Amino acid sequence: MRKKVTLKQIAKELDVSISTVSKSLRDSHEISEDTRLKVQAFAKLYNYKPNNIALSLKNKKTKTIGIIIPEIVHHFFATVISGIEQVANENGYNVIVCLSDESFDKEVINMELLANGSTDGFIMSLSKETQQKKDFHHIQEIISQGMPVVMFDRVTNDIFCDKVIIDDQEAAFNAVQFFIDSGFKKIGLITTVDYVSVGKLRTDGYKKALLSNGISINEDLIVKIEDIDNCSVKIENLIKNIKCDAIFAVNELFAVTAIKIATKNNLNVPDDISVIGFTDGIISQFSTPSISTVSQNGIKMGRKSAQMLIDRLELEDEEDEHYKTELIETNLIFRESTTTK
Amino acid sequence: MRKKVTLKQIAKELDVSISTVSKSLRDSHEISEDTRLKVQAFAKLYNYKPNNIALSLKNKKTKTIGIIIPEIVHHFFATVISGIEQVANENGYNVIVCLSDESFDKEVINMELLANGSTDGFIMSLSKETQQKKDFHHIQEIISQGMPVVMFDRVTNDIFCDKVIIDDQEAAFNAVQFFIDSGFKKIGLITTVDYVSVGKLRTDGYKKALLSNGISINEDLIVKIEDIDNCSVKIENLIKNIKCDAIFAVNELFAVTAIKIATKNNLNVPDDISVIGFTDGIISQFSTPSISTVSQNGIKMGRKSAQMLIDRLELEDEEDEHYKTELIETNLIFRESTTTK
DNA sequence: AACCCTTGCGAAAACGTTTTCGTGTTGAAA
DNA sequence: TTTCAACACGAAAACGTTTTCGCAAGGGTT
Repeated sequence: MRKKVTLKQIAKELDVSISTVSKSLRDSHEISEDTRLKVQAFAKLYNYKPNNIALSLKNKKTKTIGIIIPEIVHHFFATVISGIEQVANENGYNVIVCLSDESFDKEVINMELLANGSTDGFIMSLSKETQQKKDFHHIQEIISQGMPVVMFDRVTNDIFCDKVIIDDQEAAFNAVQFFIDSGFKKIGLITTVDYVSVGKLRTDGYKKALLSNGISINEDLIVKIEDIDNCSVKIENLIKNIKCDAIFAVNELFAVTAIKIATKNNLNVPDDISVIGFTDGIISQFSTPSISTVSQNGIKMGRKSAQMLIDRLELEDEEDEHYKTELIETNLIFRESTTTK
Repeated sequence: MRKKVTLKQIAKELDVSISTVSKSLRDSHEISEDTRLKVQAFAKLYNYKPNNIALSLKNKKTKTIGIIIPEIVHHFFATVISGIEQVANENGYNVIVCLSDESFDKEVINMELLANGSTDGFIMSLSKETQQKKDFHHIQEIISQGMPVVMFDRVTNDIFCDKVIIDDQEAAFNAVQFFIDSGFKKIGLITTVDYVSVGKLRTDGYKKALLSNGISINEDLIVKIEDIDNCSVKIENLIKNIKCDAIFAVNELFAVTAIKIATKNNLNVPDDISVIGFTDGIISQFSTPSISTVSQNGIKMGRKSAQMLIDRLELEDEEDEHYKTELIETNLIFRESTTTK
């Protein structure tokens, strides 16, 4: 077992001081060419690499970004991580990933753990429970310690920091407007309970689109899902009894579920019912029929988030309290689940 | 901005030595109750938390696991990470994730970077390029430095270390045997090029099943896909011209693609062609028809990998060179894409 | 011969911990 | 009164770096 070699060992071996070794390896002009080359050759031979931990301690920088997300087995979050990792890599940063499992406590514990020196900053998306409790002390605490935080997708107005989001409301508006323009009259909405911030915004967009076209809101057409596992009754009711002719779903799981239920009831998608989902993930691409959807570019969101965090980290200066919220554009992708009437 | 407080600052503030503060906080009996309580109260007030980096340097342990995988936007890998994270968390470890993007160079660079003190060990799955080059020096190097490595799924016999895999060959065998038992005669295979280790093993399982039932191998029934983007011609040929009545695909992407092509050619799945895929991911669950598949439990693989790594880390002792390879059981999940004849 | 500047290198501090060892004070036993 | 143990605390080393500063030797100028 060839353990990693340290400056001290090299110094001892060559009978010089640690300082000399360090300076030689960093090409300092203080050191004679003779010594310099000798040290460098020796270091190369023994494959010397500086110890990251020691460097972190010295520099008070870890070159590590902490990512806190609700879950990772989720196409959207996976793409965001992928985007973050790209930019992090390009800038010599590593990413350390923690999952909150939608739990407030895990979110708090993980953040506090990482905040004690393990990371230079955070990129995060709030857990459902945190959004419900509206308790953001842990985040505020970390920011006030001078550690930059970037929030994406599931954000809150209660915290001042950089944010990266899509315009959920506008995206939903556009999807519903498309239905209206295509001549649909009874447009159903399958959404989440209100405390999920993006669900709420998308619901708002749906309503706004209807109202701005002079259509009044019919609460019967709005289904709020608490728990995906027993939602079929509500959705079946929307499709069979309320008989909507188009459905806007705020995520792809709701969309595919609606399609399955429609099919089971001998209704054809898109001929009898058109469906538009949200988030362009695996499901939308590969289900049959493939699902028209609002695409939110996770890679782009991740890249943007990472760039904002790194910019702030490398700014060095005193923090300029000028926080920005970046909007990532969305667009409607049309597939097999929609027709125009 | 309330910066984090250190032992030194507390010591100065209370006019005692750093040692006293440290000992007080660790409830040492060396310190009088008076001093101890005073220090503890002060520390609590200022929310003192030990600096992880300093601890890592001192203890030569980072309590961090490095994960190197080809990509993260991939349901299987995401589930594995999820499993790793669970066990890591239960044992007070963090995970740092690096993506190789299927590139040999990125795999090498990332590993070497993390190996310089950032992690205590690695859990990894080989990139395609690494498998193709059969160059594993970087991994051998790290192991010989005394850093434990656990490989999962895409492993190699050229490296001695702990491994977690499924019995790819047997799983494929079972799937094909099911087809045979059900009375299918022309069983097609859609697989990868041979250097992808799991693809090769699954292909072997397919052949073995046929041969052990006295059926000779018909190379026309075997389609090897190099690039998913232009594979349709080959698959269409298999379905239309060769007219197989069952297809075993070595991943779910191949399976869903086959189904799409069959449907396009007015063939019904499962009435005209039965399909079994590999990997129980989102696609298999949500496509229409839903896809029968060999399920490999990513969570379990991740958990097992993490447990093996942590066990080895906490063993402390001199390494016992007794490496194990754990098999994670698979099972066939029957959905809508299969019938019995 | 006295001075100064350059060259080449080492000592030491610093980052934030933990832990070993040493030391001064106190009280009790001899 | 002396001796010794127990008690309470501090100094310092160690982990692996980087960097500032100091210092000695050598060579050149007056």
